[in-house]
Amino acid sequence: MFAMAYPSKLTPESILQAALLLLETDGPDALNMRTLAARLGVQASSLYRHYPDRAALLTAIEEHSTLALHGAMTLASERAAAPETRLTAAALAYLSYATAHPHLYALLLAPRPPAAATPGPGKDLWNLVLRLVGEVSGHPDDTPRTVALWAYLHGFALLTLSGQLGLSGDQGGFQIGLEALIRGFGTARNWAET
Amino acid sequence: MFAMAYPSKLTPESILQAALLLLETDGPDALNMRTLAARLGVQASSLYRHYPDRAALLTAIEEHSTLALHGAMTLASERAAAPETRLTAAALAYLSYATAHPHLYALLLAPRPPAAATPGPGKDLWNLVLRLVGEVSGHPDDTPRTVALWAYLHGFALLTLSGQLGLSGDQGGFQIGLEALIRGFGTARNWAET
DNA sequence: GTCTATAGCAGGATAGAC
DNA sequence: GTCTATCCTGCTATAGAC
Repeated sequence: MFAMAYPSKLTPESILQAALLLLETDGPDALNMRTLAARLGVQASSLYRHYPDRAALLTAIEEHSTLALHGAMTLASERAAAPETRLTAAALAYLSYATAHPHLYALLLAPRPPAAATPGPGKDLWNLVLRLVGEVSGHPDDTPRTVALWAYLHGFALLTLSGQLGLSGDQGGFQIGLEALIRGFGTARNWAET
Repeated sequence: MFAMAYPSKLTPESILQAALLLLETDGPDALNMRTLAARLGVQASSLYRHYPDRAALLTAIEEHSTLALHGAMTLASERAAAPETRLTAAALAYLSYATAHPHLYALLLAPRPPAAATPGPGKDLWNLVLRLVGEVSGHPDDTPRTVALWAYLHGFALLTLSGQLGLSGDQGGFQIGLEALIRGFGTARNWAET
């Protein structure tokens, strides 16, 4: 017990934190077991005592960022009263998270061949948007409009992150499109023409 | 000259065709020099006589699919008269191409760190959408609304391709969102309220 | 122009000492 | 629980024979 040869340095949490930092600063290619171990001052093989394999670590990362994104959107939406304003605030929080944590966001919505039968990253997140959209459109379970809004947010986030919008930015396009969508959603409530 | 030991089997075009087929059927991971060579009945090293490296091959693939997508959208938009209908048709062609050639589309709009200062995949494609949007909104160079529409199309394409929409599909959400956007764009022309 | 053979690199994962 | 050492796999690319 006195002066152990190899004292504990790691916990699942410390590894997760280091992985998050590594991913955000150096990108997805840098997120491998060797580099991660080096950042922790440890050998790569040591990580396998705490996570069975790399996939398990990725799962933990995804859970972390799903929770963070959900929290940011909830907080933002609670600061407003009118349905349109609440939805707009949540949408802004979504885009804000994506631009603040591009690699986390990319990992979160990466193509998933299996599983992911639930629409979107995490049922809680989906349900939050579903509720906010429903308050605007007047339909309680408005899947189609939720899908439309999600597509818009996701597309905008990815165009921004991948630098496809060029140096000049979006030129206010995000606001214009968001307003057009939300106004269109509200129309359904008042006139029921769709 | 008679009975050469190693007769020609390859051309840049035949390699490109095989690469397109390989990518579309087996996905991006299968698109490596070994597998591609095997499909052509050839050794991997032989490919380097026709393409200097893998990146050159990828560039050729991107050019091919940019052209194909542009052609499909042009054709679709020409079949209609009213600006709204033309834009809608082009948007449908865009989504149609993305779902028909998911891996090609993903490659086309993959995150590009350098270059790609031009907004979108190829200036011609961008200009086409820019023109169609302008006809609807009444603004000749309507970058913001073009960006908004592009984001919507891109997001929807990616959500669909990555299977995030689940088995039930989009529930008509694509049409609803597209109409809301285009109607919102047209509002700018008639009332000039934005 | 294609072949065989091989160099070189990077990453995931395991065995067994300490 | 961490260490060293090693295996294995998969990939890009090149050298030189034919």
